[in-house]
Amino acid sequence: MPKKKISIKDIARSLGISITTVSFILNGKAKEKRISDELTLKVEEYIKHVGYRPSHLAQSLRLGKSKVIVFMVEDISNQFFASIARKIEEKAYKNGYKIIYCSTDNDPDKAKALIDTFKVRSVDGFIITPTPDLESTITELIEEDFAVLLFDRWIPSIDCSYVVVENEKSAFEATSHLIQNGCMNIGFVTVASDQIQMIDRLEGYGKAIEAHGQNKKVLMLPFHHLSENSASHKIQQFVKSNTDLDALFFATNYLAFEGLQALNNLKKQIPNDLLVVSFDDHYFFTLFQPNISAIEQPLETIAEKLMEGMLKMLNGNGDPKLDFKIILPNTLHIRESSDFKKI
Amino acid sequence: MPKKKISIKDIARSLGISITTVSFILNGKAKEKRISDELTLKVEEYIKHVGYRPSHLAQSLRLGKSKVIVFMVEDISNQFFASIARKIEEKAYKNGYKIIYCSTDNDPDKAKALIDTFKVRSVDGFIITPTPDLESTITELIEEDFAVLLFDRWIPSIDCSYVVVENEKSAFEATSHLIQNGCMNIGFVTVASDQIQMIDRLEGYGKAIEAHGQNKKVLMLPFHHLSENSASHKIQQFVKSNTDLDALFFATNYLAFEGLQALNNLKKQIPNDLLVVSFDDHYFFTLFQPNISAIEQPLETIAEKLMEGMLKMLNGNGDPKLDFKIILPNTLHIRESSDFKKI
DNA sequence: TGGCTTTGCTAAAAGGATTTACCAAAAGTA
DNA sequence: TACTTTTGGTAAATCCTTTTAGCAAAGCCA
Repeated sequence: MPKKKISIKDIARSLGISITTVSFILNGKAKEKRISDELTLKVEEYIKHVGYRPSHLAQSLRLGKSKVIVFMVEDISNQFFASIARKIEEKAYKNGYKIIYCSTDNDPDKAKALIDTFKVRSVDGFIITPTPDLESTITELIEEDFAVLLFDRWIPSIDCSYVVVENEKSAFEATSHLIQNGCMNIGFVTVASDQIQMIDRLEGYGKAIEAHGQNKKVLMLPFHHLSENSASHKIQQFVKSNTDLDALFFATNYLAFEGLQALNNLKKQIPNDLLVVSFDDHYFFTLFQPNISAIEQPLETIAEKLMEGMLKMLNGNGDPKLDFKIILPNTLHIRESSDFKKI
Repeated sequence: MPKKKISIKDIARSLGISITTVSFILNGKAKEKRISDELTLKVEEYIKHVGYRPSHLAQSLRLGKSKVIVFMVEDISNQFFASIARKIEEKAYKNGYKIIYCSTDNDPDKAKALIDTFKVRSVDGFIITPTPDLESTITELIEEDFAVLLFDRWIPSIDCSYVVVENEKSAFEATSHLIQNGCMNIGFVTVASDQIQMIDRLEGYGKAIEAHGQNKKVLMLPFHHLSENSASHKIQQFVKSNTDLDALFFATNYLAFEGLQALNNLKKQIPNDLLVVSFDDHYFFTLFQPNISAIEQPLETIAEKLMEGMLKMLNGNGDPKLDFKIILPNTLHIRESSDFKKI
């Protein structure tokens, strides 16, 4: 038989006092509202004794705040997002917030539908990796006074807070690094996507190539539902048909994994035949032989900044439209795959 | 300026009818409650026109159901849990449920504290990978009529529904497979933990070893905060001090990663020097050279069964204490690391 | 016409909290 | 003593829905 839940009303009745008094005491307003110390103590003891806990549902309804943050990413099972999820979780809980997650698959319709459902749930804030075509939905969200924070990518056309990394700069650096190590024909493997972070990475690569008077060689894999085999297969084609390639720069780690598979099938040696660098570091890159050079995003800092910004918006200290725009630097880890000295 | 949220009361007033009527229509009870088709239509159109959406908060408060499921795992950034998270998400959303996640780090105190906070939030159900020492907390949860479903591991001492895999059987099979491939000295690398799934895996290994009259060689790494280097280091020690080892069976994939690192440091060749098998398959096992044999847990089915069980409990068709105990078979993928023929 | 059923709709309670406005009694002041 | 202030508290509205119980009018039957 389930223990009947005890409410503030039960407490008031048991103690022969009013609900108001109990509420004041619960919310630490006893002094301010001139409840005697004696009664305060008595109520506090009784509350502890019966193990009363206020209903968050009722509080949320009354206060219009649910203490829930939505974490909407492209795919929660992606290591990058899962890691961020893990890190923001702690900070959220510490501040009394819970996190609901959801994955968009980068599908605008799905994203819109999800945002729509959450509005109804009166969540307080949204941490979002935006899909394409989400400008108006996000603008609405902000207009309706939800706290919104974009990350991983942002939307240039709207004024919304975000936490992102220096995609272009890091791609430029990594490409330059390859050039300095003697590469003359660097291929860039990316996905066809209008996500800003992908565009920036391509841009960084392009600028470095141009700065050294080299030629761009870009493989754009179709974004949607690129089955693993086909990606790997297409990378093989790319390498075979560009016989002068001496390096590959992968725009994401999952592309790199496909690429490593492809190079392995082609019996290409890294770094002897081709140097390799990838955006977005991964545990596996240090396990793989040879170790793969990669650009590491500062996960911990991203998570920190996300929660810092979110909490600032939620506590709404004055600023309703807080301008929280953070661009974080990455770290290029040069490993065996792009540096003969490391072998 | 945020659009003022429109409530059922606003609708009633605008249309000059009662709240009750609107509510009936909203809940599809117009016919049953004898609201005229004419009025029903009028209200439905008005609702669509103003884009009214009922407040879930108020509904939850009234109905005592929040349509929220807690997904409490050891670590949401762990690939296994993240994958399950991704898969149950879809099924949950399809049924109108949202998922709040949290990580316990296998710390009983943290787990208890988390469960405690969620009770207050009046969530409907819990999907839990239990930490040690959680019997009484979970028993309480069930007594208080929450839907509870354990997974990955379960607690023998209490009667609670679960979804797990055949740990012992699969470990037995994998060990037997190594023996059939000529191994005479198989080392088992695991963590010191009283988690039932780890015990079962050890048990399966042990029985297979005994069945063939061989000797057990078990390396138990300390569970808590095993820093990566120390794990890898200890595995190196283990291999060095057991010169006759001809195979290693890792109880989890993260242990295998450490082990691969260790074997690499020792310049051991797989499978020439040592055969390798791991519990819990991983994408990298097929990327790694040589491919690593592994036992794959049926993620999709686990997720399916979890939501099937959860929904059954939540819809509470008669059975409040649904006996939902599922044990799923795994698949052993024999790859290059444990089979010379595959090389 | 009187009594019964059906039709069409509504008032109000409940769910659990917060908060404003107010009220009595005691204490202070002149 | 008469008035003001302080002390210690409470009643009731509010947040938004669902749902029970019930009411008036119309329709039906004899």
